[in-house]
Amino acid sequence: MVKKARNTQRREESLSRDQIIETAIALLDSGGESGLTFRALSEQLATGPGAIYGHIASKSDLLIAASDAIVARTMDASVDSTTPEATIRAVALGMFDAIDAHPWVGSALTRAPGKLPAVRILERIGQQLRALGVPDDKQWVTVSALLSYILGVGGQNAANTHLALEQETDRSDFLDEVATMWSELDPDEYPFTRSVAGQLRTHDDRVDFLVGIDLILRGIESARDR
Amino acid sequence: MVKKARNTQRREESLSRDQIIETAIALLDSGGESGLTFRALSEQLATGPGAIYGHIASKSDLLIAASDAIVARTMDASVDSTTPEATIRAVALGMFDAIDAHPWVGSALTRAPGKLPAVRILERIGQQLRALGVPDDKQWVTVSALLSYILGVGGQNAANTHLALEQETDRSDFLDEVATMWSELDPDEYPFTRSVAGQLRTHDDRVDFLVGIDLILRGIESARDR
DNA sequence: ACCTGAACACCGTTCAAGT
DNA sequence: ACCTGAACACCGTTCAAGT
Repeated sequence: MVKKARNTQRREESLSRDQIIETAIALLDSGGESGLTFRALSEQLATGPGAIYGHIASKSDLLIAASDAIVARTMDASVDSTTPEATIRAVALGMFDAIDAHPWVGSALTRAPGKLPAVRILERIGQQLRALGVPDDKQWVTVSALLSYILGVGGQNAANTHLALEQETDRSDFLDEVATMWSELDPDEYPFTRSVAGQLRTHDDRVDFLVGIDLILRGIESARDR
Repeated sequence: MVKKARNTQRREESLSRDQIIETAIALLDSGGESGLTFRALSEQLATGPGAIYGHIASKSDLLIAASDAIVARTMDASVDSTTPEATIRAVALGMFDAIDAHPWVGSALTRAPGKLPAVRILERIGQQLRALGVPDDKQWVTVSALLSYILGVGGQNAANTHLALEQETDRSDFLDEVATMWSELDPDEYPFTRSVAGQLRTHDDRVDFLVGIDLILRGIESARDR
């Protein structure tokens, strides 16, 4: 007698790597980095924690694979603009928004340099630098600088939303607290930080991020024209 | 009868916060981020794991305090140069070298934006931007960009040495492996990454880092002159 | 061949009991 | 008042036993 499908508690399809990754993304999105455990994951997948190791080597492997899925989608979604500069800006903004939507990607990316997710970004930006006329021997340093900046901002954004989530406040309330802390620093030791606390309170992360990208692009341009 | 000092297993001085932090730094330096546990720490300090909570709120608090000690020393060690640009370069290089010597600082800093260690760097660089004549309303975005870049590079360097340590290879051997992996990527999908793999093999992290700083500084200059 | 889930070797953190 | 260290509530990972 053939066993009827969909009438047992057990999965009728065998476990797939993709299925594991998608479930991991859902857990990360809803519970942050600490929301992903092999126990929670295997429960969602209606299996035991050991079963996952048939498809994934380790937790860090899983985190990289999950990040890669997000980055791949983000790169696919961003189409080329009219100029190389505009394309770089669009790609960078795409990553900013992706990390905003999935903060865990920010910290995962920083911990896996040279791995596939970072390489996808590197490739995309590098091709635009070629189009911009950056000489061959300067291409590595140049992508490297742009990528470091993007990952740096991403990492900090991830940390900010993580810290905000931890103390159960809104992200902007959290930045407000930081600004208040800064304005209470010793005036002799921290004059600059105090003076800039107000700008921290009113700033727009996304706009500031783009200004930084533009600063680097302008530097590239002026280095080339020299 | 007065108890003689230094003849018992037990600490004769009471536990101090500084002592805990210094011991934590030693553990982090020798064993990486996973080398710091409350059990190892309390063993070094000849006490129980619970005793530490009298002086430190949590592990992340300890990590921030340890980073702060390193950053404070680094900022104190770097003296002002003749020009603001040169000073910024010196401060940035100082942080690069500090993270090279204590890789865990790289990841800890990224996870604690707005906290004291990051603020020390922000303040130092900010003062130089003022001296450079960056207008008040642009000062926040500008430090923010420089800091993000520095933390971004730091985080990646931390990750690289961590990954190298994990597979027990030399750091340069590890980068060599990455370069090999890159040169084996699909030529149609990753032409840029493949072409740049060679530069990854021969590059100097420290030099590349400075080039990135200069790119941003040049961008600042050209934005101001516009 | 693949899944299952108890078991192992850890964690950070707490707290009653001691001094 | 401060330390002690067993106990709690978790982790990631392994592996003998099952199907």
